[in-house]
Amino acid sequence: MGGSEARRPKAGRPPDRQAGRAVRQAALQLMREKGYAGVSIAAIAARAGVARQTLYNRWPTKADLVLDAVFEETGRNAPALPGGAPPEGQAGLEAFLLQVLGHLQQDGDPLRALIAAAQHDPVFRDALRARFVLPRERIVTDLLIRAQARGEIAAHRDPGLLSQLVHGIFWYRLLNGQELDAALAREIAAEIFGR
Amino acid sequence: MGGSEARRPKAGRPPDRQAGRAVRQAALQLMREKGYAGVSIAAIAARAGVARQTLYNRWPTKADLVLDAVFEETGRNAPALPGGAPPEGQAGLEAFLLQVLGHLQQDGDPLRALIAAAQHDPVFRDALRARFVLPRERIVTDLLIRAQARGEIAAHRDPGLLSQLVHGIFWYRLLNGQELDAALAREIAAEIFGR
Amino acid sequence: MGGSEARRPKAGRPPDRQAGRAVRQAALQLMREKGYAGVSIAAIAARAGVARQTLYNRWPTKADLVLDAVFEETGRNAPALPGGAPPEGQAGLEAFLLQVLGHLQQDGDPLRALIAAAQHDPVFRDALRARFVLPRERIVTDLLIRAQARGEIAAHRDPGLLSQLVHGIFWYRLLNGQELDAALAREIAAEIFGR
Amino acid sequence: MGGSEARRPKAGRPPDRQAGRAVRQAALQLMREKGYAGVSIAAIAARAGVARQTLYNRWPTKADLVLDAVFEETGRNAPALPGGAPPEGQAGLEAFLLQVLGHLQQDGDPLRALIAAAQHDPVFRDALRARFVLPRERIVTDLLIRAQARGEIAAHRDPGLLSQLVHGIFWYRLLNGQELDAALAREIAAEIFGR
DNA sequence: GAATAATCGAGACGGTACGTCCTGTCTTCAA
DNA sequence: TTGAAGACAGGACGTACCGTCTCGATTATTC
Repeated sequence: MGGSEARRPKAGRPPDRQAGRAVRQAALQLMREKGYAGVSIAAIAARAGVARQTLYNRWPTKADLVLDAVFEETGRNAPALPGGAPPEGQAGLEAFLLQVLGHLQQDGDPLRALIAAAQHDPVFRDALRARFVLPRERIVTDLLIRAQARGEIAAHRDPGLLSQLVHGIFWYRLLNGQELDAALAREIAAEIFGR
Repeated sequence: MGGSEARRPKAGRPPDRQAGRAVRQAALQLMREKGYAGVSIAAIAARAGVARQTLYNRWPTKADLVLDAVFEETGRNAPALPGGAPPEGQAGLEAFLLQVLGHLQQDGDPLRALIAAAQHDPVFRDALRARFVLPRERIVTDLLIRAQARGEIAAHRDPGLLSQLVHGIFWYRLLNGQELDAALAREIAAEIFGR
Repeated sequence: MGGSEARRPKAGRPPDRQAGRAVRQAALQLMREKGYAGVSIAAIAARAGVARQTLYNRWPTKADLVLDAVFEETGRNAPALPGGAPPEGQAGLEAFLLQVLGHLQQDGDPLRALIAAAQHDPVFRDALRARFVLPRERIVTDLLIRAQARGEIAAHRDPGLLSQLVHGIFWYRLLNGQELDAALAREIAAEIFGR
Repeated sequence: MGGSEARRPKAGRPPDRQAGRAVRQAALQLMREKGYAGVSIAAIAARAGVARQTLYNRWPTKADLVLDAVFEETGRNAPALPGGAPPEGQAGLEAFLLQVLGHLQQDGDPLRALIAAAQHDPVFRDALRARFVLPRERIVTDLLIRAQARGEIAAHRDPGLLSQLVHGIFWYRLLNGQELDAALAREIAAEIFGR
């Protein structure tokens, strides 16, 4: 299977490049206006001036579409650490947390809305987890694994668990309306690296 | 003014006390079986053996109804540890986490719905925090303070931060649809104490 | 059976005499404003300042209530022609039709409801016919018989048939929602006499 | 303007031809079983094995649907006079009335029910008028106009008024439970053509 | 005067139906 | 082959009534 037809320049009408962007823009706008639950696929299609079926052709569910819109159009999928040699160890963790902090300063409320929406919609929850949560969790896990390799963290501790502890307290405070500041980032990093 | 309304404490047929309970019970049951999104108002009414309109008479939205059901019917807002001398230290933390686990096994979905609802309503968020979140956070904090007094936890560590780390990972995994099991409880307790 | 208890002035609170009138008035008003279908029992009760149950206590159906309202409150079952020497012949017919017209202007909707109700209930249909339809039919028949005696109408024509033709076109237009105006009355009278 | 709209004779999936028939059949059956008021849109959809929304897609109201069912499925929209040269003048009117008579022999009761229902529902009344009443009224009007052209009816008489007089007396007697027989038809025709 | 009994205002309740909205699928024509 | 347009099955939603029932308050007769 697979390679037999090789090229096949593809017969028929090619997908409309502009339609994709229009749909994402419309989805984003409507999200900001009415929130996740208040937006319907029909409304997005209408706003984008596109047939409803076109959305079904490209995205399996509303969740995927909205996530795509949020993360493609806002253009900030995985916050890249600034150039140069990225810091490692405790300083690296602290730097990462400060960066997340900055992101939440701007998009904390939308993120809370997304998490809330995910609780009413298992499909959306899984999509959010795969495209947003896990990548960030992995960044911290990997950082801790490298630190463990350098002996900065005891061998018996589980980097995956530590990463979830770190992200967990961020979610906990975010969803409880508590402040997330630089001092907190410093304290967390210190606690994890356990001095 | 002030006394102008609030008159006429009894006019007309009083609300059926039993109907209210039946509805809340049905809501809880269905939540446990199918989750928040999988439950319709019609299904709750049918299960409770009650007219659909009765639900609209009493609760403005499905969210309010579920909320009410969880808070009134579970009646287990602050889970009391079993009698005798409650365990302390690492074993005490593990016991508490196991108890929370048991609760979430049944009412995880309703709780997720509550957290989601709180994100749309600051007043409710504060109420949820005061009636549900803080009491549980305090239990762990106090336990850690006593452990610290016995020297089981280093003096420089912050019991409040540790408590939020513990609850945070529970929320994080709950909201992400990950499992919460006894092994996790043990690992968390070990991580907090085990150094 | 029947006469054994005889008088028995009836214990308990007597029915509120004023309530009955208020309800009938309200029913008539609302009928005139919104038509039969546009009126609900709840609306009548509200307009009359009366509990909904009171209506159910007294009238078995909305139709009965409206019927009662129309017959008791309009108090114009057999419209008496004004004093003096009532006009005869073509002018007399025209005068009668104009009078009926005035009545229908206000109570056309209730009357239509009565006719409709009669189609489902032969007993009521006969009653309506005896108390409402036949008296009016007779007025025109008698008028035409007198005109015939004076030679204003050919001897071979049937006054009964003519009367039904006259009333028939009124019903026809009423039940079809067409206007009934003075011009029509004049044309009908002219058609019947004018030959 | 003029040709600006009306384009695009075929866009999108065409309406399911069979669904339409099934719905009309179901509506007709249910009407005969329970009468107009006893039939719900949901019941019709269920009987037809069709989604409820499909009914709303095609007919704005229950009235339109029922009328459509009655007049499309019974297949007797405008009773065609038998072949050959249809009779004209007085004989033609009498023939038409006899034909209507035959129809009422079969469907008199349903027609009374329809007229009754129309009185509770202005939308239905207008629909009934446009699709049932007016075509029949027109037949007689046209017949009289032709008779007038031949000098069988005086020039000053109004064919439209005469037509309504004829139909009116039929309605009047039908709704009053009086007999409609051949003798009546003959008398009416004679009266109109005024010998 | 106290007991009894019917009515009334008020409102909750079990039901039925309505019309709207949305989702996901399917079917046609046009590009 | 894709897109625009639109029909369809299937459900949930919130509203509006209807007719019944259940309170407390009122107002008469009867003891």
